[in-house]
Amino acid sequence: MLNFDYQKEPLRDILFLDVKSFYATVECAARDLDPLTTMLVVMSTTDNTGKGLILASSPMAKAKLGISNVTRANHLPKHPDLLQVPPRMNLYIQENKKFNALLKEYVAEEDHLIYSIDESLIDVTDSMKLFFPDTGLSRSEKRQRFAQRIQEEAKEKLGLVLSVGIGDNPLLAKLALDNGAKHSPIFQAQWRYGDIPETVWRIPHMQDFWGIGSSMEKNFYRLGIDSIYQLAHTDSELLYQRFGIMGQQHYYHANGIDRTRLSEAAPIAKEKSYGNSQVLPKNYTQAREIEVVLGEMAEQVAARIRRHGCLTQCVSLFIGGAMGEKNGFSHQMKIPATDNTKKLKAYCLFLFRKYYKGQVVRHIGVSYSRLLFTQSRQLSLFQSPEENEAEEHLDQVIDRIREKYGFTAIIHATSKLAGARSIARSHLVAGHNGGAQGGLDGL
DNA sequence: TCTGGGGTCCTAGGACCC
DNA sequence: TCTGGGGTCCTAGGACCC
Repeated sequence: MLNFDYQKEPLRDILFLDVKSFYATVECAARDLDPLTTMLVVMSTTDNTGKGLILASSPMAKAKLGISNVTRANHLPKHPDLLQVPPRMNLYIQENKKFNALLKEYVAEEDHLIYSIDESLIDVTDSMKLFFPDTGLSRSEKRQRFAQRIQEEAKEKLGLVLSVGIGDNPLLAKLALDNGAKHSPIFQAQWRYGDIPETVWRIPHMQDFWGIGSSMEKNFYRLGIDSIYQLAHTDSELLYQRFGIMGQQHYYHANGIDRTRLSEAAPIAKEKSYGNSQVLPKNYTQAREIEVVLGEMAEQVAARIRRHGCLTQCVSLFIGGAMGEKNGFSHQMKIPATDNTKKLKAYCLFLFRKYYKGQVVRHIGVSYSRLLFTQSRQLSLFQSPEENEAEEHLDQVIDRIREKYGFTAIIHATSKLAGARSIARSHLVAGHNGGAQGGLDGL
């Protein structure tokens, strides 16, 4: 039984594209290996745990050895032909730019949304008329041809294999991608409003549905809901009472409803926050040691916001305790807009000293939000303009030297202290090895 | 089984104002 | 003086995604 009149829902031609085994494919291409027949895994081994995490595996490694992206390095099957390579995040960022440039040949800027480093979605409703003028093909066939054309071009020009979810709206395209295209022989699946009973409602596990994780799955079980079909047929008022607007959202999604218009979706918003976090290689018990790491992180994130040309007005600190302990905390404070390292470091330390109660620490995070993307600075009332300029100048000089010669070109004496982390982490991009392409620490 | 890292969004509850 | 009531802003924490 249908709950909605789908005739009244927006009908767009959406393609949700995913680069298959992106990192692994790039690594194969860089070695002149066939990404479809080579067994290769990209393994991140930061020194935190010494164990490493599989970030990506080639299709053959998945098929023959059963490796998935949640496999831990210590459970990696041994096989003489299995290549293990470290990540090169900077290289992947370059390849991602090429991929998105290719998509721009097919759609206008506003009809393209970058979803992640290996996923993009495009609204081809308008450009389909251009690329596939009236040829007697049905709308569904045109979409498939369109998707195929992009798949072929990506393969030919960039050596990338794409999975494409096709849908009447972005949600259906995403669900088709995750639950259909990735397992299809041609790496395509199309889900339309009329297919919802046979597709959306038959997704076998609730967690395979976009937006439902383990926690919501349990919540739904408790209400006796154990399938997307049931969710779609639960009283939306009840869901609203129990779970607020998220509950209602799940109800709409379970019915395949998504009224997002890509070109009207928020003007590709700038980042709302920049942050770094790390699990420490061991438990830290000395406040002094923790403060050294915290200072380093405060500084690195400060350099990041400067590189992006913005000021922060809110500093957040996260402290996670040792495993099994629930004594971590997170606190934030509003501050006058700044990108000044010395000040930001002081705010972070202030937060830490205010709330730290001597517990064992294993996880630290620093993030700056309420960003102001502007060139103009607000001068502090309590600091002379000259003093301010001098510090700013120093920060810029340090940033430039680091961009040119790497993070370790200039370091604080404290970074040589026991427990310091910045030297070990200087080559990381999004927490993983950046490779040889330069040492910027963020995306 | 056991700590990856970088993000976003939502909610409840408290503070404060009129 | 005796718990109004509406509104806004802020914070901590949870949940989810790639």
